[in-house]
Amino acid sequence: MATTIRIADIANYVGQEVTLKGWVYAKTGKGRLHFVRVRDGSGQVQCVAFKKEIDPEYFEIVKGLTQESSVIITGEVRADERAKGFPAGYEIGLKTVEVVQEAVDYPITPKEHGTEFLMDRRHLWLRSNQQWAILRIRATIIKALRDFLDNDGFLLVDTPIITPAAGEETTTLFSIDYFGDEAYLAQTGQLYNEANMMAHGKVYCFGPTFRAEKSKTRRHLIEFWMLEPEIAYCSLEELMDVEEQMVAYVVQQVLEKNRPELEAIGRDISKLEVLTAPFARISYDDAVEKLQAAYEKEKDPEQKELLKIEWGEDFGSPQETALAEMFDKPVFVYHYPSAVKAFYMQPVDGRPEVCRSVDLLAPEGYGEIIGGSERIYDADLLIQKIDEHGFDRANYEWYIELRQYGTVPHAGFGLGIERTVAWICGLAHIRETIPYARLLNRKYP
RNA sequence: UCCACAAUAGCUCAAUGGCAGAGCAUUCGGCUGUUAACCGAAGGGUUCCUGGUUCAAGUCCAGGUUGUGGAGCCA
Repeated sequence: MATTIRIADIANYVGQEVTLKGWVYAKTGKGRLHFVRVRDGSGQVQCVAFKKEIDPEYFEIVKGLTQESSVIITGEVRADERAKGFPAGYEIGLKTVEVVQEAVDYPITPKEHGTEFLMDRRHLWLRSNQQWAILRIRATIIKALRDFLDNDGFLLVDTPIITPAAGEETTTLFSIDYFGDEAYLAQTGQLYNEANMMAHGKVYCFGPTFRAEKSKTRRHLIEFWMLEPEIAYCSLEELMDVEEQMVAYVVQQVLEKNRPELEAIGRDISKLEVLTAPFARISYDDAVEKLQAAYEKEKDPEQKELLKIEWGEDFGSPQETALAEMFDKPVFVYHYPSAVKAFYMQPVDGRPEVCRSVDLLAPEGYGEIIGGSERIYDADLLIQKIDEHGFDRANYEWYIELRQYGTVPHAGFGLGIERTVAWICGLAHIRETIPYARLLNRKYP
């Protein structure tokens, strides 16, 4: 049997006879000529069968091939401009075919389907071109994020998923029975990151987080993956430097490695090519002024109402979108009101009503992809904030103790992987950015 | 939790209160450059559920279920 190749490497085998092991993606026939598009996970190639050129037994098998049947094919690789494929420009002149298993009535046809139908069959939908391309881009994004941090002296330190107490507010936690005790699924690794940072200087964690928010929007998942760096002796301004360089690096890596995938999902690549550092930085105060100016200019009463904002309120989705639309790159908004942010954020010197926090808002309506801040490093101030929020001080003893043994100013942020993937891919909904989305009304398959 | 909209063939959708329809998919036949092929034929229905109005309900009314989009909350 000829050498088994990956379709991704097909360019190296022009003129040679090869073996392909994969699945039938689609088939069209025209009498004595049949085209079978075969995918093998690494790519997709069309195999051409002419009746007079191959064994009649194999021609009959080709005629009866069904979508998603698993097949082993041998044939000669040819360069041909007419062949679309992935990579494009190559085809295989089919010589033999073996059906490993015949798939009958594969439900996802190359036609339109509704969201519910596809999500119920997510385990199969993953094979479709667009979904395949999105998950490849997701993998590039995750690798680029980790490469960037690893190359910049960060250490990956894992944080627990089962936790004894809330990271932030308790209303959005999933509780589990821990041998008779109550425990929670982590909604952030940040508090542990701060301890790990004291040991390693610059750390990050990367893993799933869980939020029992009853959110039903295009940018929320119940289970999502978050990358959380934490840096000792770091100011808010230095934190923004890291964020913008990291995001710019990720976009550049996707452009370098996944251009065909971006084309396959129809992404407007010009919108990504402009995304180089630095990004604009505006204060919450300025952002509110910009939104209020936009409010005055808006004519549509419905849109106008959505833009309405008073100083002190957090931004909703419409406001984030409107703000981001004022820039063609992501934009930093810093110094949010302390009242709308987490208890551990450092107040601004001389202006305790605002804090040393920063969100990075993505363009094109994708909203907040990063939230970060300087953390309170004074033990007494931290205790005061824990009390003010009505949290049980006993749950935070170890966290307070970090401030008693060599405390330092420090800062960190959390980047939502799926929102980043949705933005870079230009997707209408976050559910396609993760293999098996956990949504308000869905935990199957 | 709130607001809006929707549910009809395997899928995507039509159908003025009056015979349940189309395209695709499937099966069969034809076709040597297709890639959402094309041409011809066939099979395929608990119109989401419960109740009501009416001579007559897929269509109107009430309640429910499920889904979609949005808000709030957040990454």
